[in-house]
Amino acid sequence: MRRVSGNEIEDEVLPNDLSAAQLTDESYEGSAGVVLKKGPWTSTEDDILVDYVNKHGEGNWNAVQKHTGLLRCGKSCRLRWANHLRPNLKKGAFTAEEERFIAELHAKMGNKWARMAAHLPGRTDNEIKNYWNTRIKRRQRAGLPLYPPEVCLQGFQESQRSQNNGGLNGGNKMHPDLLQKNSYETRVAIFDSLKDNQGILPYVPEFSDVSVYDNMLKGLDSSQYCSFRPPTSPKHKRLRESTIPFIDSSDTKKTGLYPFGQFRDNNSDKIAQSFAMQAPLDPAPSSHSSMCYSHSLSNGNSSTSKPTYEAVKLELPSLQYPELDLGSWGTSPPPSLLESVDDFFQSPTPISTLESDCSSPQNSGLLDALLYQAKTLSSSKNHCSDKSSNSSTATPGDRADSSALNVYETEWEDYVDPVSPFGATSILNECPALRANENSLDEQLPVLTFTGNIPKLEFVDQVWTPESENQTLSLLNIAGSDFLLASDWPDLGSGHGKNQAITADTAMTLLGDDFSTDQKHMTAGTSQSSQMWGFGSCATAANNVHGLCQLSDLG
DNA sequence: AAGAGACGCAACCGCATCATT
DNA sequence: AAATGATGCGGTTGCGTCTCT
Repeated sequence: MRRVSGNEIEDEVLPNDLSAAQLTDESYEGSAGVVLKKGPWTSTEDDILVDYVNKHGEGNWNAVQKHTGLLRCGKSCRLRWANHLRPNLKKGAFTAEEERFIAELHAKMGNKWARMAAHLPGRTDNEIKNYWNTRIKRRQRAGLPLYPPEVCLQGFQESQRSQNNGGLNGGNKMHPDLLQKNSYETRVAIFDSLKDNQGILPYVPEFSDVSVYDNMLKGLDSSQYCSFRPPTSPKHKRLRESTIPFIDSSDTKKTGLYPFGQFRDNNSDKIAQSFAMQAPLDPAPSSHSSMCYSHSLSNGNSSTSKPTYEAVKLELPSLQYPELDLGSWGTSPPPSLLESVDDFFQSPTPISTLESDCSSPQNSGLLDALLYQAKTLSSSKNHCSDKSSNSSTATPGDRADSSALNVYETEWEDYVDPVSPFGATSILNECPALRANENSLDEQLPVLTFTGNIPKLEFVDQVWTPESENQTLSLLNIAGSDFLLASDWPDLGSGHGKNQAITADTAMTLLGDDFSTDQKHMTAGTSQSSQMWGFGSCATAANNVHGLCQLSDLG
């Protein structure tokens, strides 16, 4: 006899034993006349569901009610299992790494929560969605930027390159293959420019991964490029595989860029200064007019500057994070000039590896491979500077793994998401073959591997030069207050040069509670913002100024 | 201390897609 | 090919908790 007392299901009974008198407002009648329960799950229900899944496996959720008498519909069971009961779920607050990664993913994918979750081990789409939505609300209220500046910079770079390539993105009329290839090659070209011209960073591994290139750019103080129109989706019914309006490069050409534009915050209706390259005539306040666009992905190479103390406390090691050899990380200090590279990879703390259910074997160990390559090849600085421009022709020995190229190329293809607020195209929708491959592509994508280490900022001084500073300042042309306002993302100033005058405390104040609360553990006087977002690679920031300058020339 | 508002989260809903018959 | 069911996904809502005044 099943008795429902409040939310508790006392005993195992058949569903029909539940009389109408026992029903609460959260009950309803199922398809077979079975009264199904709604509302919060009880521990007893959880046990029943877990037991069922252990016996029968996942799937066939509608059979759960039949076999167990659980008064829940199949959808509810599936949801409960996926979001709360399945193993390897990572509970607790998002780490800074995860937050940054989510921002990057969202810049690429838009509201593709499930796909984003596939790259965040142990996280659910619902969790990510909730996090993002709440953050959107918060930041909208505050009139603050939605994406980290470096994400915006990447979008800027992308748009610049696209323009230089004859506006291939324009009008969404280009064949997707061309577009994707162009986008990918853009990243390669950008990164080549960095390698060829900076002269500071001695070696950059020939990762074919555009994300790695992006990471190399992360240190850039790119606030000035950011448009901070929060890319909230229109409130109409969801448009699966639909096209969300965005201003692509051609649009930008038409309307011009306003590097220091303004936008009217949707919620507060206040006008906030921003370093926007947003079209001045945005027809739809909710449309994705921002030019912020990133297709980078940390893919395990996330910069690792957030102290792990808090994360460790909040999130105990879970099954999806098998321990790695701690000693393999940072046991011997890398060459200083390589730190900017290593900073993306190394971590003295356990690095989580890919979760079994959302990764493919070929991705396992990629991070290690990349790191190995970075360190190995760093000794031969000039070894392969002439080969990076054509990664597709490299031999297996030239890179960590030739498969990595494929992996990341497909990753990039995957990230040209048709519904991304910054997606380069919507025409993928018109290419069924690509759409059909979407799933397989996803399977090949790397997932975020969480690293965490003590922020390494000491190398800033090692690489910072007056030249690079001047370049930065001339490029940024930052107007103080605007910069501050627009730079709420915590890599603010990247902690170097004159921008460093924007102290962590200042940033904290400007960032508001969401960051201040998160960063309370951080030591004052350090580049909290860099730590927060793992943008500890200030050396890279300095180094890449050269590349950015060249990029500007290209643009 | 109490109330209001904000926040965070779990869960539901509707629709789309896929698989099967 | 059409119908049907199962599953997946994104949007939305409701409610408990927290924070601020």
